[in-house]
Amino acid sequence: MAEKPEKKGIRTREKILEEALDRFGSAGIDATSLDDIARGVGVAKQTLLYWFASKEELVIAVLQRVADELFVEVGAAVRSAPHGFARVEAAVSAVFRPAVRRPALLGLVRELNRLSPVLADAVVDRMRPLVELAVTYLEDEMDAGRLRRADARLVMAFAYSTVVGVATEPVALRAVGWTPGVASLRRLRAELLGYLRAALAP
Amino acid sequence: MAEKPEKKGIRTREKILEEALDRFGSAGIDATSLDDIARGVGVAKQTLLYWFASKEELVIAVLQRVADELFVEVGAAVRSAPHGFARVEAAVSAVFRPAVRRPALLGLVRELNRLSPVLADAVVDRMRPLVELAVTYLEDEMDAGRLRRADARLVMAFAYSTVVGVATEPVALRAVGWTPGVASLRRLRAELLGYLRAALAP
DNA sequence: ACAGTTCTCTACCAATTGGTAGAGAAACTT
DNA sequence: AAGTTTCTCTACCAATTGGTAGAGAACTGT
Repeated sequence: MAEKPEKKGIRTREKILEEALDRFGSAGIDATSLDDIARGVGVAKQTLLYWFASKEELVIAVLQRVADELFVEVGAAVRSAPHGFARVEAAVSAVFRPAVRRPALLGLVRELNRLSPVLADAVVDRMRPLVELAVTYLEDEMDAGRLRRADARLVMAFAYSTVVGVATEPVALRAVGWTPGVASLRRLRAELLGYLRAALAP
Repeated sequence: MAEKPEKKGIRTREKILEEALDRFGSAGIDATSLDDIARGVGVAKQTLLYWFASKEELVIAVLQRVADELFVEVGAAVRSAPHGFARVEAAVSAVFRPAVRRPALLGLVRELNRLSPVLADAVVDRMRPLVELAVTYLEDEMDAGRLRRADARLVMAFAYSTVVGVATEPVALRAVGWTPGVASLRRLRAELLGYLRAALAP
């Protein structure tokens, strides 16, 4: 926070990015107009178009930020944890954190499927190294006998779907008696880890 | 109710519903215009507005159809299967079937979170009896010792998130090396059932 | 053959969308 | 102080949105 007095407008740019992330992630990209974002920031629409030449460019900037943020956060957590199941635990927790702190972030990940293939590929490619790191790690652990042998990619697909699904679908999950909230998510994380442990215990 | 006689145009209405389901489910409701649907059906937009007084009414009709279809299909599968884990298997397979046959159907379920609360509640309430049926069944099985004790609602939340997530997020899952297709889904179903069995075996 | 529904169309409309043009203020050089 | 660059604004615009009005087929029972 205590940064040097940036060239004033850079903060406007920042606020636009934040607002856009929240709206894109919760309402969807197509359903969010530039006017909506501008109104949210408290600025004229044309100010957005000064900082980002088009809506698509704004979308790209937001996606880049999301990808970077997830990459750094999850990457650090995975790398810093000890071996064995504890590391799996760290990775899952690292994905849960943004889900709790900022649901829109994972909501935006879901928007990937509606993006133009070019954009989606760019984001996916940016995340791939992290995934590959996790996959080789899991496989090494399996080879070492610390985890039960299984399809590492499938395990990750399961875990990803569960976390993102639970974080972004409060309405549908109400049908099974789910009440959104930090406490519920914490409990869910514990249970998910329990299941993963059962599935991966050697 | 003053139901309409089954005249010629009823098939137009049907085609509109089908087309709308596909588009709403894959591109999203907000991102699908009435013109898009009309063009897809090969009819003028105003023909849609003859059959459905407004876009919202069309959305309601499509949602109703999805809820009914899932309710009937999954309900029949669950009721007809034998006791024990086989029944869990039947339920999961019953949700996988539409995922394979018609991805848009589950994609539409995801749209629930962006609907007006009134609409979303209506759909959720319609599905709730089925969920309650499944929950009491699971709990009875746990009581009888045929399944390991666990939070039945949480189990369902997991299973739901996984199936819907995998069915509706081909792009994001490409990051973990997932290739969409019937074969992949079949394999995934087998693995998911494996994990569930590990988690629920007594 | 007739009138009455049932069904689909062409022609519009107001509101909203992403985007352009360019003026005016503020901040930073020199 | 003067001139540039950076930033935000008001005023428009063409295209698309969901929706209305009403004419004209096409099928219905009599």
